Amino acid sequence: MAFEDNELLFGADKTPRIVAIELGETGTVRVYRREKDGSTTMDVEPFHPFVWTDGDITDLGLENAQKLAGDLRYNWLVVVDSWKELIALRNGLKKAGRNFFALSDPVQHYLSATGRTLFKQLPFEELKRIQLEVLSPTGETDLADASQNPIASIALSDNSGWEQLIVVDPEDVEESEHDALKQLTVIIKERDPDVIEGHDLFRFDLPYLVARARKAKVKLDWGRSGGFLRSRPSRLQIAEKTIDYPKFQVDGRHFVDTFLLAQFYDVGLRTLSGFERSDVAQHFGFCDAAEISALTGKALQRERLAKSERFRKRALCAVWETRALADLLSPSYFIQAQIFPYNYQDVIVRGNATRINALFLREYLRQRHSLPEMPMARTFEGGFTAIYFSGVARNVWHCDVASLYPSIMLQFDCFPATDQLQIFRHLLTDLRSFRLEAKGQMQLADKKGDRPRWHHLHALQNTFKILINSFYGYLGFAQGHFADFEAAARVTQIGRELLQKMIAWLNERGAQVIEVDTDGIYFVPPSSVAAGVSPAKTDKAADTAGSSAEIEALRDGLARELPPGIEVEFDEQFDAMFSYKAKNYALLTRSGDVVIKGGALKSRGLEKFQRVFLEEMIRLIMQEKPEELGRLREQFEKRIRNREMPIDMLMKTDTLQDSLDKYRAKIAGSARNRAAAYELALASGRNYKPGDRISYYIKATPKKIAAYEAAKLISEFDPQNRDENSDYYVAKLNELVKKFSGITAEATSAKQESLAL
DNA sequence: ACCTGTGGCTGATCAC
DNA sequence: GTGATCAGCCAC
Repeated sequence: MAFEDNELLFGADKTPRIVAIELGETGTVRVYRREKDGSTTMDVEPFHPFVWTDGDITDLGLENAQKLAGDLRYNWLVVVDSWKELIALRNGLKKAGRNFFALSDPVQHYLSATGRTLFKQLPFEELKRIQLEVLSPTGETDLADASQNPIASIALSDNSGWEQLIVVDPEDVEESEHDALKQLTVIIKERDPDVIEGHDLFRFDLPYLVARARKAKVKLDWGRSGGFLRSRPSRLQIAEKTIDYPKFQVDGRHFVDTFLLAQFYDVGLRTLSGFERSDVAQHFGFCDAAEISALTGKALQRERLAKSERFRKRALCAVWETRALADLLSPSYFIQAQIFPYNYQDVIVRGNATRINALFLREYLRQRHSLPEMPMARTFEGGFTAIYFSGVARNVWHCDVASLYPSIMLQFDCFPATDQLQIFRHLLTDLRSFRLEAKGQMQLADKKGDRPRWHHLHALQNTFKILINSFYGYLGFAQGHFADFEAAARVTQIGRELLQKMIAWLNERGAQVIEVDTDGIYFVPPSSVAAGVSPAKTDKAADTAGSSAEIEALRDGLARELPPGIEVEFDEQFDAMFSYKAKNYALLTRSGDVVIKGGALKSRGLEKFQRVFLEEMIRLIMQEKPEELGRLREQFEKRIRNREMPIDMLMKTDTLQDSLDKYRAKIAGSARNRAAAYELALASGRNYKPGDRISYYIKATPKKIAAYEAAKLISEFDPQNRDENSDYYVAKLNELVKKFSGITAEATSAKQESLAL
């Protein structure tokens, strides 16, 4: 059976190759489909939006109200014949003081009611994607500044390899810009893309185009059936960051912003240095013409006036990068659009738990089953974390419970109490077996050398993985109709008990447990400990890889302690572990690599010189070379004092969380302290937005003053006349050394002891 | 209008 | 100085 046959996941309607849905004439939607020959056809289909309501609503005299199965709170469904009627009905119910619930997005209504989804049986390559970048005369990327000026050029490309550059003539700006905007709209209508991609499309290119089009009195009717570009303020939560942006929409097409894709990509990896096009392109190694890509300001203007090839390259390089980035980061969302009843562009911005909720709603609707009221949110305890030993340990093993929370939920029936249709259990079970199957099929594809198939399966299994891991989060999701905080609390409690049982068992066997976090344990195995070696000491005889027999004995012993369905994996062994504090440690792998975990050891909140110093220091300690530590410190101090340290090693980069207005308000109400990044942003007079990053360093001042007063933007640093506060940075270095002096001393004495032996 | 969860560490600032 | 608080970031 193909994955796509699973109706809980992919919806009950198999209509293939839908590329877009848009609201049509009253009571209809237009459904656009991609034919095999690449053409696009459109069908007009009936549209019946709906509202869930509670209790008896017969007194309101509503037609098409039907009683739903089950006894949950929202047990009536009222179906109407158009979007207008839905809005009227919602207003009516609100006025009558009735309790109801309605989806706010017409596309979600249509997809949920029909069981259809986008892109079924459509290869990603057959989606028509156009890339766009609007360039201001100076390469300015701040909207407020840029939109004062006429557009310099519009670069376009698509996934078939076509590209075009529209250049506004600097000699005749007014007419030329007008023509450029018209030409852009003509191109979009002719090439008829499903998707319009751009880097910072929402915050820069689209609002810039709209602002200029308004001035030039050009219509941006980019909709598939002629609708206009619309926007409204929206907000997006990405990890701990909240990004405000104007959300643009146009009927029948999808906007994809690779800036947002990069943000999501970085949540798990945190490897990007920044999110501007140049940072991202550099990270992925896209454009060799980095210096062309960075061409801005007056130089850029000059190149344009000269109608040079360099200008052309600079402009087109941008869209190539966007395309490459979207090629890389969007397939996973493409697959998700086949699953969830959302528009492609919305699948990207919706959170995992929200998407899972949409699956519940679609299935409960299909079965005409009543919906529960949202539960009252409450907090609950999370995973078990502990550190039993800090210092340097040798021959360290790691074991963890394979997908702890999903296993617990299935094994101990931790499901939403209100889920009368048992969707949660079924979805989770199916997703797990699908993922296994997809991984199996990946191996087959690999053997056959079928790369496209392999890539598709990889994206598919990864999507399944993310979904599986989101189910536990859904239990504690305050906006989930089927959230269940008691169930969530049960899951974590069972998890904590399992881990504690494992720890006790390992200790009883003579192992030395070092650090535990939620589902995994680092420990020194009994053989090393039994050989009379304390974790901090070295013994070459014991310092060997654990034998497979030893691992098996441990695994089998632990397995007997644990309930069925809970499987322990002994996945890795390390030459050494630098254990500092809970969730903060470093590992020396068998192949000599150093892996660092935890904010105290590698946070972006630390200046780069601190991170580099820490890594070097930890490496020396783990490699049993503590005698080299003093030299390392002196080397760093010398470089700072002699002003040889590159400024990017000393600078700090902070992300603005609040808007500048909000910051000002908080300071005025003493709701927060002043911070360097915000003070610099305010002083610059530039229009900084939440999510923007500010890089700064501390300059030398006659008197000791607060850091936020002594901070200076990195862009104002003059390498010919360096003014960084060397004392400040040396003091930071010394604090760092002091902080770890305990562990360092221990490592030194351990080495001397082992030498004495 | 938007939103998966809890646990933990650190630096900067401020009130005491 | 010391502790409390906040913001930011990280682990899982």
